[in-house]
Amino acid sequence: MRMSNLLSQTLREAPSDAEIPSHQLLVRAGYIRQLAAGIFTAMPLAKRSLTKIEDIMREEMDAIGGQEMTMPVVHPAEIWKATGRWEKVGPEMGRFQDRNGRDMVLAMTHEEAVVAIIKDEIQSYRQLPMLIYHIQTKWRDDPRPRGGLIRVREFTMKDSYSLDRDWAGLDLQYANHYQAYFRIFGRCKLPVIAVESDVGMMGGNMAHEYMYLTPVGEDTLLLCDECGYSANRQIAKFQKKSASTEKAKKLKKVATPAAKTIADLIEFLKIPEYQTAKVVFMMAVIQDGNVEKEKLIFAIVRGDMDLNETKLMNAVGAKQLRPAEESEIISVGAVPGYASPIGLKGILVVVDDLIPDSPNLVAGANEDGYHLMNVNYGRDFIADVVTDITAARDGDACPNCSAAMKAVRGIEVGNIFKLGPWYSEAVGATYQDADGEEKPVVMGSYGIGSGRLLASVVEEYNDEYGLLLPISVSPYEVHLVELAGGKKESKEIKETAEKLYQDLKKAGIEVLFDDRDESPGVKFNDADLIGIPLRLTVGHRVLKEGGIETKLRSESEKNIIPLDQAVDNTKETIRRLYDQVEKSLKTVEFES
RNA sequence: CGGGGUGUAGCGCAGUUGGUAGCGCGCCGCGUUUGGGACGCGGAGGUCGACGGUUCAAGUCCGUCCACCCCGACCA
Repeated sequence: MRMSNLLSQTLREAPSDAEIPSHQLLVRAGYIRQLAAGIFTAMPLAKRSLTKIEDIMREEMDAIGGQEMTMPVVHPAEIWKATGRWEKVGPEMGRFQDRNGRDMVLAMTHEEAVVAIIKDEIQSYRQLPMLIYHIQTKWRDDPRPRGGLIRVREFTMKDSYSLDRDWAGLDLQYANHYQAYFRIFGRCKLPVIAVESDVGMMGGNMAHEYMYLTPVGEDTLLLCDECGYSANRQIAKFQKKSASTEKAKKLKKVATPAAKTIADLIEFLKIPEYQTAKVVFMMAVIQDGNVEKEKLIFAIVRGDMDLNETKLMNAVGAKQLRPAEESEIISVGAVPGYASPIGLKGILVVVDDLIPDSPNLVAGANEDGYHLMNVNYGRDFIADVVTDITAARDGDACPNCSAAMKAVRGIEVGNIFKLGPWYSEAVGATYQDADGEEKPVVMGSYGIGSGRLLASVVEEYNDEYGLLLPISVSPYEVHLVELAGGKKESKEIKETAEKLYQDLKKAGIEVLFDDRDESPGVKFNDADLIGIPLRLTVGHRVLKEGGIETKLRSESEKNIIPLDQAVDNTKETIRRLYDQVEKSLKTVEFES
C-alpha cells in the first residue's frame, strides 16, 4: 500500500475527548474515527489489524473443530420472545419495526439465532458434538460507552456456540475453549488471566472471563498471589472473621439524634464501625411462579463492609435490582436512617453470613432519632436468607489460603460460558438420543470482541511516539520509507525504493510504502506513530554504502544491510518476529 | 438515570465592556529546502451545537433542547 493513496491522516494532537492512550493513539495514527458515542469507523489500517485478529480467532476455532458461518444481525422479535429475552432485556436491545409493522431486533448476541437453527437442523445425537461460530456485528445500546474502542455500542465479536448431548460433552468443549482463548490472546501478545465470573441469569454452572489487567479497565478483580485464586469482584469470595467474641448483652434503645449514617453513628456512640449493622434497601424483581413481583429487600451487612449487589441478586434469584425509593422504605414501616428489620413483618430480609457471628451490633430502632444497641441475630431478628452478600476488597483474606488478596482493574476481553440446556429447552431444540428419548441440546457460548482486543493490545504496547504493535496484529509487516528529497541522487533513491517495494510485495511481504513527498521528520514520526514493527529506510546516506537501513520499532538500534540482501533479510526478520510470538505461547491447562 | 465538564474551520485552541470571527497545525498553488514533525509568498475553508428570547446590534446576555467526554448506576 502506498501512503500517498492511503485513507488515513495522522494527527499531531489527539481529539480532546480521547482520554485513554489506546483511544488517543488509534485516532492520532489514523486507525479509527468516531461517528457517534460508541460507534466507530475502522479506517483501512484498523481494518487490516482487525482482520488479522479475526484470522487468528478463525484458526484457533477451526483447530478445536469449529465451523464458521454467518448469522443475521437483524432478527424477528419472535425468536427473542421464545426465549423470554424480548421482555427481559431492557433498552440495551435495539428494536424497530419493519415496513409491515413487525417487531424486529438488532442482535446483541446470537443464542436465539443459534437455537432457531438447531431446532430444525439438529435431530440426532449422531450430529453431536458440534461447534459453530461466526464473526459478526452486535448492537448493544449501552448507557455509557467509554474509552474509545474499549466499550462501544456497535462492535464485532467472534462468538462460538458448542452443542452437546450432555454436560460431559460441554465440559470438554469448554475446556477446549479455555485453552484456545489463551492461544488467541497469546498470539496477539496480550497478557491475560482467566477469572471465575458470575453466571448471572443464564443458568449454567460455570463462566470464566479473560481479563487484561490495566488501570483503565472497568472491572475489579480479586487476585491471590499465594495460591492463584482469582475472581471478578462480582462473585469474589473471601474469608470473614468475627470481630468480637463477647456474649450477647441486653437490648437497649438509645437516642441518636441526627445520626443517619454509619459514619455519624460511630462518631456519636464512640463505637467501632464493625459493631454496627448496615441496612441497604433494594427493590428486586423476583419470579414467583409465572408472575414477576417487585419486592423490597432488607439487605444487612456489617457496617464496615459493602453490599455486593451481584451476590444479593443471586441469593434471592432476582432478575433485576435497584435501590429503593424513600417512600417504598417508609411504606413498610421502616424509618430511613434509623431502619432495621426488628419488629417488621412482610419484608424479605437477607443478611450477610457474618452477621450471626457478630454479637451486640448497633442497628436502627425504626423510630426517628433512635438506635438499638446489643442487637443479636437469632434473638432479636431472623432473616429469610443468610448467605455471603458482601463485596471483597483489597487486602481481604483469600478464601483458599487466607493470604491478603489484591484488588486490581481489568478489561474483559473474552468470556466463556456453560449455558446448559436452558435455551434449547425454551424453544424445544431437542435431539433424539441413542435411547430414543428427545433431549435438549446442551450449549456453551464463548465470545471475544475484536475491536476491544485491538484496543487492549494498543493499551499494552505503546510509547511516547505511538503504537508498538506485535507483528501478528500489525496492519502491515514492513514500513518502507523513501527519503528521496531534492538531492541529485533523488531519482536513484526513488527508483531503488520503488523496486524494493515491488520486490518485497513479490516475496509475499505486506508493505506500507511511504512514497509521499514529505520531509524525513514527518515520515519517521508517522512511522513511529503507526507502529509497524519493522521499518526499512532508503535514503542517500545509506545508499552510498550500497545498502538500506533497517530498524525495529521496539528498538533504537539501526542496521545497514546490502541492497541485494534486503528482501531475504526482511523475510528473515519477519519470520523471527512471528517465531517470537509462537515461542511465547504457553499451554494453559483447564482445571475445573 | 444522578453528578461533573465541553461544544467556535479537519485537529488543538483564543475571542475583552454585546459592535458582525481569529491563531497554530493540517489542506490547495508557486518557489526554496530534504535523515527525526523545514521556510517564504499567495489561497480555500466557519448557518460560532440547535431553537427561541432580550437588543439598533448576540460567538458573547437569558431560556429550552441536543450532542460529546468523565465519574457513578447499568452491562446477555
